[in-house]
Amino acid sequence: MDKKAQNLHGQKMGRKGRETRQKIMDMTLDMLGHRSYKDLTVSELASETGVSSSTFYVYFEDIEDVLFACVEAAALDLDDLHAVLEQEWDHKNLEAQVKKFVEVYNELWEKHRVELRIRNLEADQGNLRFLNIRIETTKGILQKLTQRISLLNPKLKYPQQIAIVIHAAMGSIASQHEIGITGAIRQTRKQLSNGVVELICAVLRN
Amino acid sequence: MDKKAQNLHGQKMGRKGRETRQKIMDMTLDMLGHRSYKDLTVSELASETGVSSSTFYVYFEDIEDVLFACVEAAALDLDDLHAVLEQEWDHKNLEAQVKKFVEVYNELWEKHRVELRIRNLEADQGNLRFLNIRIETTKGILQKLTQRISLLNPKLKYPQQIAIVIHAAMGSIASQHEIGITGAIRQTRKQLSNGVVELICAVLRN
Amino acid sequence: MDKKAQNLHGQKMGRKGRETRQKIMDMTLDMLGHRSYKDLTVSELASETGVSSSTFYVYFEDIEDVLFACVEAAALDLDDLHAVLEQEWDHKNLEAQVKKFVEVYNELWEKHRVELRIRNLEADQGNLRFLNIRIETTKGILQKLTQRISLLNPKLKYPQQIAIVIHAAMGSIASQHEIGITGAIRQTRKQLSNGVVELICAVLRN
Amino acid sequence: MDKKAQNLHGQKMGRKGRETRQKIMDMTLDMLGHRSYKDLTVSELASETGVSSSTFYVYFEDIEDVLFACVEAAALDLDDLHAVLEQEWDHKNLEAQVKKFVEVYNELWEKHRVELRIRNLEADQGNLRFLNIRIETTKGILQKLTQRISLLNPKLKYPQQIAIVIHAAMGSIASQHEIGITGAIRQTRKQLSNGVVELICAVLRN
DNA sequence: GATGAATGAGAATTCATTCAT
DNA sequence: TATGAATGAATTCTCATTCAT
Repeated sequence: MDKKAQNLHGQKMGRKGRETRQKIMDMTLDMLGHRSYKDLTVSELASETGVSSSTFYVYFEDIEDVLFACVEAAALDLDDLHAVLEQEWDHKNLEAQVKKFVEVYNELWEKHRVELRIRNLEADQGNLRFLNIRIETTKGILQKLTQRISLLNPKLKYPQQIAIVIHAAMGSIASQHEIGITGAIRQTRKQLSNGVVELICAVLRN
Repeated sequence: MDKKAQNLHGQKMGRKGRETRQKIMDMTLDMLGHRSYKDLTVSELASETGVSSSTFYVYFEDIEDVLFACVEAAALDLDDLHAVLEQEWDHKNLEAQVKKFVEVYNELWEKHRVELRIRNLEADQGNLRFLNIRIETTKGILQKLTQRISLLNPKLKYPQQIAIVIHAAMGSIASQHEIGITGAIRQTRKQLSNGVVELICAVLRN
Repeated sequence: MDKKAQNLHGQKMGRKGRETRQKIMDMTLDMLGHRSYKDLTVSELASETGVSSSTFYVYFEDIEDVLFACVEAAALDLDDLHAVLEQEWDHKNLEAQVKKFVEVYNELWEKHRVELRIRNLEADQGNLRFLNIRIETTKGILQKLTQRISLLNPKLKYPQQIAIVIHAAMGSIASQHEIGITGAIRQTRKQLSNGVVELICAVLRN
Repeated sequence: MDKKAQNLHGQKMGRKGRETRQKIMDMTLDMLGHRSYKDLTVSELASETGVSSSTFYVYFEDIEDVLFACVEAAALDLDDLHAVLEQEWDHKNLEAQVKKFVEVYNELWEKHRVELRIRNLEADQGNLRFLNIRIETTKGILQKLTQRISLLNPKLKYPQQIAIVIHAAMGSIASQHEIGITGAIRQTRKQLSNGVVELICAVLRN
């Protein structure tokens, strides 16, 4: 809220200011779709956005700062995912429900691939801001997923860890540049999703 | 081999030259343990190694070049992992065997965390050299893992995809800076490994 | 007076305007107490004052302009000093009288240290506005001091130069950031004042 | 010595490097003769010196850093002044001896006006490096001057403080941009020196 | 085999300043 | 009377890179 209220020059932000700030964020995501993260420069970002680079510094401290703002914004968009996890899962419709879950998860990544990838990149390298926001965003998801797992298969010894592992797998697959060329044979994200679904169902039915 | 035989000035490398080259690679890995990858510079790397930055250019083209050399070196160290996957797995000793597999996998990452992380980072961003070496290194592992899965549980519809997914999950967990703070509760790598083992066993027994 | 009557936008200044202008001047002096002169910027000054930097330009042309306004204001505050110098000095009460003079001089600097230091700094570097105001302010003081010296010790060959030298010494000592660490042993301003008094008395009695 | 041995890139400096470093220092002093201190920029300084501004950063951290190097160099040049103060002063030849002292002092300032002015400017504003070097350089001078004063006029209650005051006066006069326009009447440095001499003699004879 | 020396190129950053509201 | 918004123009500063020794 504070962030939205003041720019870095200490001025209250009006409509125009908020728009410019948003335009810069949008262009950041746009550019990171095409080019490597470590080559993104303030000057280029500013000029692509159509503002001068001084204007950039009115709204952000540096590149990391915009990136974080983007990640923060994306982190708010989790409602759909929570919704699927809040529904009861049952053995009868299990496959459809798991499938739905994986689909929604993939859609989330489809929509926020850039932000989520950056978040993980930085977090994996120990950057605290990003580490923390990842924890915050993931916490609720993992709790609910753990609950689903425990309820359906109470025999499991490590439901929580399994939740984490499944979550990691889905994230890893969703984040890859060109999916499937991890291995020898090109796999579409769709095919891999089938694998994920089968894997989850297997562990829940066991 | 050619690469090892002469430096970029076209001189044959003697003992001293080989040592210097190796010192630079070692320091690269050392530094990437502490600091962010995108902040690594030739000047600093050289000065930490105790050579002048001109010396760096005697052995490497640029930063990416050392990184790749490190990744290449690490990629040779896969024998243990292949060994576990070449043994027969059977339902009777399944848990012990899977456990062994996960252990060896984790040890591999423990030993080459920096190199493997860099490899994935670059590959995920579409860097071809790194993408290719990942494919090369992963291919054999995945084939063998797929085989193990197919043999133990022939009912599975997507054994190959499941292999990829399991592999992805293990890599994702192994690569994290401080493991477990993905989620709400700090998990040790050991605890997560239990989850992985249980997950794999579940899918194989199903 | 004209200056006080209207701001740089040509508007007549009302109470509020005068207050804002004064607040900026006060903050200028305040900030120069802590930080180096050459690092003072319009943006920071404005933001510390709690106005936007555009507001600054309503009242002042640039940083030098505020500084000069401050120096001008301080220059009006010389009555006490003139008063001491207008009294007769006589050999009988000499020490007390000289002491009084030095005290009043120090008080003046205590009160306007920042302004007087800036004035000298700029004047010493050849800035005309500041050079002139220094001359204007100092002229009367020096004349009266010369007179006191000549009357008490008519044998002196260079009474005027001695007045200038004494004045310079007092200013130099008064202006120092932490007094006395010019030399080996920390001297309080009080101790140095004793030296000044003894020096002046000596030359007048000789 | 260390400073002379390595540049900021961590390279050992050879003849050529030392020369370049010195050229930059010389040009610094040269430029500060004409222009205001706070307008001196790295780019201009470098280009006047005939090197690129990157080269500047091979040898110095920033403008303050060169300035300090210059001040340090000047601080070594105190032998003449110490020499005059080490001679015995006696009442018979007092005026000639004091005159000699003042002359040598003025010559010192003539030779190192820029460095000494910068040193005082920064020290007066509380810059520690400069404050310290001023203390170091002044300490010995003040001790000797105090000694001279005490020996010649043992009746004085504050010989040390008087030494400090005299020193301050001489420095203040020597540093002024255009001498003498402190007061109403233009005074040459020569005339003011007469005043200083008369003042010192008076206090010593008293 | 190693490295002093120097730099081009470009990126980050800062600031004073304007203008419309 | 005050201020959001935006920017031009410098300047600082960093780095990879080259080359002669």
